[in-house]
Amino acid sequence: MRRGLEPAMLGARIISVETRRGDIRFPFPPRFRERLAGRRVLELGRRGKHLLFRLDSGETLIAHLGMSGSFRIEDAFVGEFRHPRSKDPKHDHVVFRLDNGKSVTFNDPRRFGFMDLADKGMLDAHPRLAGLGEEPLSPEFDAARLAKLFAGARAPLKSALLDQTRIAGLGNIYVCEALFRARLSPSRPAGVLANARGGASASARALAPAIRSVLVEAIEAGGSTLRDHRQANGELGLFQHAFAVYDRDGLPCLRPRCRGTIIRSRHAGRSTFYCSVCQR
DNA sequence: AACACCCCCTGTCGGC
DNA sequence: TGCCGACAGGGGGTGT
Repeated sequence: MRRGLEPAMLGARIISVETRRGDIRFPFPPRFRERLAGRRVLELGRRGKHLLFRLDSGETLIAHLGMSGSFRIEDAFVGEFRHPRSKDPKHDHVVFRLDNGKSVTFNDPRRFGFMDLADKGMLDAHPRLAGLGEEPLSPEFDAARLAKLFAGARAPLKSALLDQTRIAGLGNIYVCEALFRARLSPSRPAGVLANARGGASASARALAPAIRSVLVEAIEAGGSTLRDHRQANGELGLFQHAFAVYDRDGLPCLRPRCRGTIIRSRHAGRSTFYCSVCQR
């Protein structure tokens, strides 16, 4: 989503912001629209699952998509000042109008998403970001880091990898897919990533590149469209075609020569998909 | 401290 | 056709 928004938003000035209700998941921060109007977007970043819009005021807009949130770019001012008709106006909660003639609309049916503003110089200390763990796509992320993060952890790998305070950015789909690629059972205690001396185990050496490859490929594919996810340009995500296990319960394992069947189980209330034959 | 569970909200789908 | 429960990409708060 960050990549998709960049062409429309980077360097653009926000002319105005319309909020169509007082809250999404949380109330908008004080003077939300006023603090955004007139500001130029200097940089689009990301921390875990949070989008970061750095503004020329020094403040940063933080946005989280939750389960069902999305941003949509449109040409707002073609011809006379007319806005394209939304297919889902009921869930269009925030509209940004930009000085380049485009508009960016935040749509979120379930309203698990949220937006907030971080004061100048206070981004890393912001409550929503301060507790986040490592970036799995950072150059430092490797098997040794995995081992250090999870040494001694008894939680199942599945739950531990979803914990944003250790690794930030992995969701239910990509955890399932990464564990499949690493041939690791989601139920194994996360401590298996460390050996007796706290170094990287064979499991960690398999999992680190698996996490990285799943994320890189999913981003490249524009995400995964289960039902209604769209990229910012309106196109569908395509990574669902690459799922090996997610939402494939009852179907044959796709690993060559594996005769297993994909099983669906549950960890901490979330569905888990895995092959009980080749994931150990 | 670490982990599990319920809940927030809306929409969709399958079963009856 | 309609109703009802289960479930969905996340994660905050609380209880054990």
